[in-house]
Amino acid sequence: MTRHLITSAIPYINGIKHLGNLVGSQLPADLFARYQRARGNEVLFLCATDEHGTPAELAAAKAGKPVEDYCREMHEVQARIAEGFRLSFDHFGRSSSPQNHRLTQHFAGRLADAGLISEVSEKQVYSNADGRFLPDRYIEGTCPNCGYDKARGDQCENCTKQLDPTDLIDPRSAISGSTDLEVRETKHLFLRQSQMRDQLDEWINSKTDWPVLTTSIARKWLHDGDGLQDRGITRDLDWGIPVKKGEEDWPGMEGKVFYVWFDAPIEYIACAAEWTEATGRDDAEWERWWRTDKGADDVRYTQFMGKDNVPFHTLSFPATIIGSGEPWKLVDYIKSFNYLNYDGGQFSTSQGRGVFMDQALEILPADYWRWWLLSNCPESSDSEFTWENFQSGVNKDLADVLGNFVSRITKFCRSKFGEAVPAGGDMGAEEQALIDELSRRLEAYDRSMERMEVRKSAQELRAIWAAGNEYLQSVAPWSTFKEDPEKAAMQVRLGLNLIRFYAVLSAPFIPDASGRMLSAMNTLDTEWPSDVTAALTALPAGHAFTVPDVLFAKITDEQREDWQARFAGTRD
RNA sequence: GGCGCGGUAGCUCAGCUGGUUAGAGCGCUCGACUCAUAAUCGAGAGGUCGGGAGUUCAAGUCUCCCCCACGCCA
Repeated sequence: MTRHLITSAIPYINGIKHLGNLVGSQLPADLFARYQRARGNEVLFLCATDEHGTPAELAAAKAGKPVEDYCREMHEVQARIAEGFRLSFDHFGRSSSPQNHRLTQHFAGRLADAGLISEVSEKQVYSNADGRFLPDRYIEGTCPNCGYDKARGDQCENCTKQLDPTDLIDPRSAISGSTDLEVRETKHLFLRQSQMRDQLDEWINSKTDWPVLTTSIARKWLHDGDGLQDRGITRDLDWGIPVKKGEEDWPGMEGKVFYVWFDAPIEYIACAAEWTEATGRDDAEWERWWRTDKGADDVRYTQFMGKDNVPFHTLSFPATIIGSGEPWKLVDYIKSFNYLNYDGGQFSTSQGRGVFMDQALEILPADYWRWWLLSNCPESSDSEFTWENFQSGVNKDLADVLGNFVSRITKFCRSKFGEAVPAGGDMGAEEQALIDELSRRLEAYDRSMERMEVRKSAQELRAIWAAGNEYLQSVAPWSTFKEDPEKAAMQVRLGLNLIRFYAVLSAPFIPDASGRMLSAMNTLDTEWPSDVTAALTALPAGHAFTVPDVLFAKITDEQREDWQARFAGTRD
């Protein structure tokens, strides 16, 4: 038995995520977690909300709430939606947890002791009216290059020129509009990643089986320009984890917090500690997942994320882990994804473009989304969501191929033999041919799932469903029944067993439908098949079942057009 | 501008270290079946693999140049 530690990139607290975010990390991570559990392996699947930083503060202010309250509420909202999508996290934590405070401060202390933290004085813009330092992008002004009057302090969106906040003409706060700004000297901590460049480079080079997307992004950051740069890990904010050196104060750092990118990945570890606390387990329980000196040496750790998160996971977080000099578990495999586009453009949280997770669940059950998103996930390149493709994919695969299979065989059995698995007849050459094909395909399916080849897995699963229809079509029990009812009984018996077989194999993709198939077949036997012949005789003659309701109603053209129009604009 | 990732059938996409007539699903055409959610099954049409040059006995698959789309730029 293998032990799988699985984490999905943690979604930012600021609002509800869209389908592009979902398919880029949480959903494939869930697929893998469910598969590994189904195979009987021990799994700890963690995710959390990423709660610190200026955007959270501003969103809270906009909502008229204290930031703590805002984050607590939004965490609940995201947790509920995750349940709606059947994301099977063992724990859905919060980067603002006390556990993360302690761990983040601990890591900072260790890194400082190892000489990997430097203190740097820099000049930053302070807004007297807002009573805070302003991140570059929250300063607006006129672009010295093109004259655009809403240029941001980091870049002019109009002429794309890179800017320094001090370059702006008539700078003002993007938060309050105040022009009462001044440049102040402030001191910050930097993680000296550059010191660890060779070590990280060597580590990345050893990962020959990682997706090229992952390694190419990492290499770019390692070698581009002057190579890996040190990064600031503190900010002048109120909301965040106070800067401390372990449990001690950090002279000169009073009133500052760690920068969100530093504490967010540490939450992967803290989340495990939250999990033990929430479930009444000992600390040793989470340490055996994270400390190689305390039992985690046989853990296989896999991370899932969109490509925008790759630099933090391939470089910054490993630098934190390695730099601590402590035996923390390092990631074994990083599965990264490209972007899912929406109808010719990008999904966009800030512009409210696309379909958001809550809206998706309002119009259709989770399985529809899970299936389409996973079978079309942006694995090797960006991929595209269009309502036409979604409709035809879901209708064809789920309603016609799988749902109709369940329907045709159960209804036929009911009308000819009643609602119990019929007895009589023996399998012959055609059955053996089906079993041979299913055995081959099952092997291919397992291999793809093991390798996290998501689209390929979906393709194979679909072919497994289709094989049932091919079999029925060729043996035609409705004809056989007329001359040889015993033989028809055998064919139907096999067909009914295929439903259970499909339910088990499909569960990682479509857990709800899988559950309904199992309950219709009146069985709790969800053992992952190794021998197909045995798996297809699990339901014996005489075993009662019920004809289920339509598993997947089709998406009508009217619905599609309605949704197309409804989601054409932007969300408020 | 630099860098990254792509440009393969009408659509969405596969094609590992170069090697027989370039693949899948959808869509389309024709046929079969009638148990089933007007579902299923079979057959077929459809691509000079963005353009050009080169390496090679052999290139979608390697090299160079160009064009196009997208993304990132601490």
